Amino acid sequence: MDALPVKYRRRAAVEENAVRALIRTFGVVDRVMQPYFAGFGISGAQWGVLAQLHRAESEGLSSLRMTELSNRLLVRLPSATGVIDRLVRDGLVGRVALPEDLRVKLISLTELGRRRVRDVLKDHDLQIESMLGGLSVPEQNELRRLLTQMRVYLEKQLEDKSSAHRV
Amino acid sequence: MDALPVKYRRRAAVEENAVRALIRTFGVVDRVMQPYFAGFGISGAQWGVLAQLHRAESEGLSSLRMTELSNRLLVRLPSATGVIDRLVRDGLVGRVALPEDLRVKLISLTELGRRRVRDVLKDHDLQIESMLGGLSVPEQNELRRLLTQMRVYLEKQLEDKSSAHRV
DNA sequence: GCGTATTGCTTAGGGAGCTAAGTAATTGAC
DNA sequence: GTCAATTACTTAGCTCCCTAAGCAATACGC
Repeated sequence: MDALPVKYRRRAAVEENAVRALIRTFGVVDRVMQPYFAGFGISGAQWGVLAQLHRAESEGLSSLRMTELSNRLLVRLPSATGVIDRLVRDGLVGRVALPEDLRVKLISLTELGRRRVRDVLKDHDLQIESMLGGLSVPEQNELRRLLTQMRVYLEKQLEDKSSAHRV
Repeated sequence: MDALPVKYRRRAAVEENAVRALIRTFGVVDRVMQPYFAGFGISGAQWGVLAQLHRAESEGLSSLRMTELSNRLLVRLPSATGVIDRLVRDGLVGRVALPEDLRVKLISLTELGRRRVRDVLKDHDLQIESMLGGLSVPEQNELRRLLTQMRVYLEKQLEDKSSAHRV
């Protein structure tokens, strides 16, 4: 096969940038995590909710309201509603109205949900470590640092853009 | 508020690992890319198809079959079918059966689709650069290297697991 | 107190990912 | 040549994400 014309070789090189690498690596991480959580009978999004409720309990909060949950999950309210619907259906969380303000719904772990969290946490650190096995510990730290730096920068960009709308 | 008990402080620190950082950063990247593509009247997934068809044309191929497309997009066939359905509906790509084998569907850019690709590419490098503005060029290279190294390792893991099933 | 505004959440509808099952078309065994 | 197996793709049905619109419940102005 002949070599590609220079302009295409250049484009192909340009396209393998850090953004593309990030998207592709996330895709693979997702393909590893999904079967892992499926082994516990939950999805990744459902684990997100259970983990946040568990963390809340650690902080002395027995429940979270929908808005708080969707903020912590970095997801819009309707998306949270859907995930919670399925968790309630499966008996892993409960949803009750706050008596003082019936608009507010409080989400909490059921005993079944609490057991499920324990089961996942038992293997969790090991799973994370095994996913990072391709990198040395200093490399893991460097990766985390660079990703966080990139995220903070992008979040600031998003914020500036949304405040520009309000002008 | 009192400081958290030591065991919870420790857990919180553990949870901010490279995997979590990757997932969170991807989420923000997605939130930036989506409105960007929306400005051109397409979704990120649709751009993926258009870009692959454009690249194919650069390589002298005027069309790609569904299996080839889904492989290049790292997506299953039914997902590709859905995206193509909407691109055909919007007139950006064409779908015709290969005469020698009517099971095979050939997907190609329409003239409208080709124009759309040109419009996006015109701004594309700039958009990528602006997303990476929080990192120096050496940092971008290091991030790309670490992500790729992690991805290759995970892909090997996935491969091993799926071949274990076949034993 | 009464009507309007705001708040908190859900519903409706659409895109994208998945698996499993279905449907043609082609290949291959005989 | 015929019939079964394989291949290429689509359909069905699920989760999860989004935005926009709807619906109660509460808060606020007067």
